[in-house]
Amino acid sequence: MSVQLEVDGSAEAQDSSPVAGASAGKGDLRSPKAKRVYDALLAAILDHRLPPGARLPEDELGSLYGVSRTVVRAALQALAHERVVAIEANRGAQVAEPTAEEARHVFEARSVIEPRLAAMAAALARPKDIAHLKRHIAEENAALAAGDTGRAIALSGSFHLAIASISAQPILAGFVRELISRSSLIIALYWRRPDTICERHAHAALGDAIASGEGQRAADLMMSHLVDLLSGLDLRPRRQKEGRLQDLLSGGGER
Amino acid sequence: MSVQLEVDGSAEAQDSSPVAGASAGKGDLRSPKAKRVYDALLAAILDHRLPPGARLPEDELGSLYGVSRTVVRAALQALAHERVVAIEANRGAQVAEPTAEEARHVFEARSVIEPRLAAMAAALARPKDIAHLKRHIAEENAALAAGDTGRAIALSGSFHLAIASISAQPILAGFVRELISRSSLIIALYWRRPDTICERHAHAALGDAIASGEGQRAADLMMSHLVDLLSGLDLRPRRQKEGRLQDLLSGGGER
DNA sequence: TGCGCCCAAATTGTATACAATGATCGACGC
DNA sequence: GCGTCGATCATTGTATACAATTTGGGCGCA
Repeated sequence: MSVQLEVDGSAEAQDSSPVAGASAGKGDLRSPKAKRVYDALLAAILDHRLPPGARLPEDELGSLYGVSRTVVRAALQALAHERVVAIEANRGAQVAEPTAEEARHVFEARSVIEPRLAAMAAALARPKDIAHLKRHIAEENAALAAGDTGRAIALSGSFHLAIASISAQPILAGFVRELISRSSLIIALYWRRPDTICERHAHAALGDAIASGEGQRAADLMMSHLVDLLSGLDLRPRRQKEGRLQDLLSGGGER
Repeated sequence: MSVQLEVDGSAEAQDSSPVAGASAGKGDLRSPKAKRVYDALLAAILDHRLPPGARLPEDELGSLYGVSRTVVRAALQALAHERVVAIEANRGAQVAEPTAEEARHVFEARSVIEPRLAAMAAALARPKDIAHLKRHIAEENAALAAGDTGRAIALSGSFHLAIASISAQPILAGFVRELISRSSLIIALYWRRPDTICERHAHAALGDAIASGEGQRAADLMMSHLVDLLSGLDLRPRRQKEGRLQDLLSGGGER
């Protein structure tokens, strides 16, 4: 319970986290209450305030947000569908802990989809979109300069999502959104070192390629950028069990 | 209520419909009861027993399957997340009615993902997988010869899913599964003519390319096959409203 | 007769009570 | 002392009751 969960929704309201702002799969959750819990939980997970493996008891969340377990369950189910939360029957929900194999699959999927979307974005980008991307890059640089790596990671994901949104492929953009969320968990588990310089340049180059309409170059840059991201992970040494054990021994992930 | 909904689960049990058998997004629904309702509803929708626009009242489904609304809601939410069912706040659920624009997006997304997966499948296919594909093609031809177009459509989707499953990309295969489900709705709404001959040949050629390990050719064949499918749709004349109106005037989709 | 308002029926949104399952901790026997 | 068995506890699974919202019809009025 030491994790702060933004009950009053201030984080979403001020829209400081564009990832959370673009989060809503619109047709999924019916009630505004469930969407609120969903947004708050997703934001907490993407910001790494709730680490992988953190347990998510229904009644605790319900009392936190002032809603019943019914509403919490709907939100958890939506998060589980996006593989951000893992639910085991009769054993409740916890923040997902992607295995190394899943991590590879996530980045392989991104490598299939995102280069194509980058190329489409380069063909379709309007001045407004380009300005949006450049603003994003500036924010990222500011966060990196300030040493706020958590925010930088969130902004980095948001940058990828922004490119996907330009591509006029809402379905694929939705897939990318899910993959970016899972990537956030993967980074929390497997990130090796904050070698952020290469990434900063990668995003800038990507933005330039899109701004100048060079589709093929944008696709190539996106592909190599994703390869770089994957190579920044330390997937080999750990076995999947160790991640959990470490969480448990360090005092339990959820409190 | 005139639509038969396979309450006893016989359709899933005998596994005559491979699409339904491969349906379960495994981490999503916790309880077996909810999964049962989910499977039954999805099978009914993919078999076009429940047409697009059919209303899905919670208590009616609950009494049909002998469960409470709670369970039905979980199943409906899962289906809504896959865009097979549309839920409007305070207005309940109905079988989704993809617009012409959404239909194009679905096939554009498939055109990005499936050719790549076909190439990977060609590289990875083992004799068992190839036999599986050939068996599928034979079943499709049998269904077409028998004039059972509904079953042929379901088997066609299953064939695409089988290719995706070979590719060792479970995440992308899951995306393809969702897109195939949506394609089934799109075909129900927009299919022009049962010009099944080209498709039969297309699947056979695709199977051959994968069997012989020709990745690039498999990708090309998949791409042109998807273009053919899209060109078999009649997306232009109708406006989205008309589809609903037609359903309503013909006596209501759900009974 | 046509239009608009209000009430009632139906359906969903939410909460809560109860049942069932799994986990933890203690005791007992070996 | 160690392992295993059993009971209590916590948490989830399910059902049902109630509240809120929408839809459709009927009534009244112009």
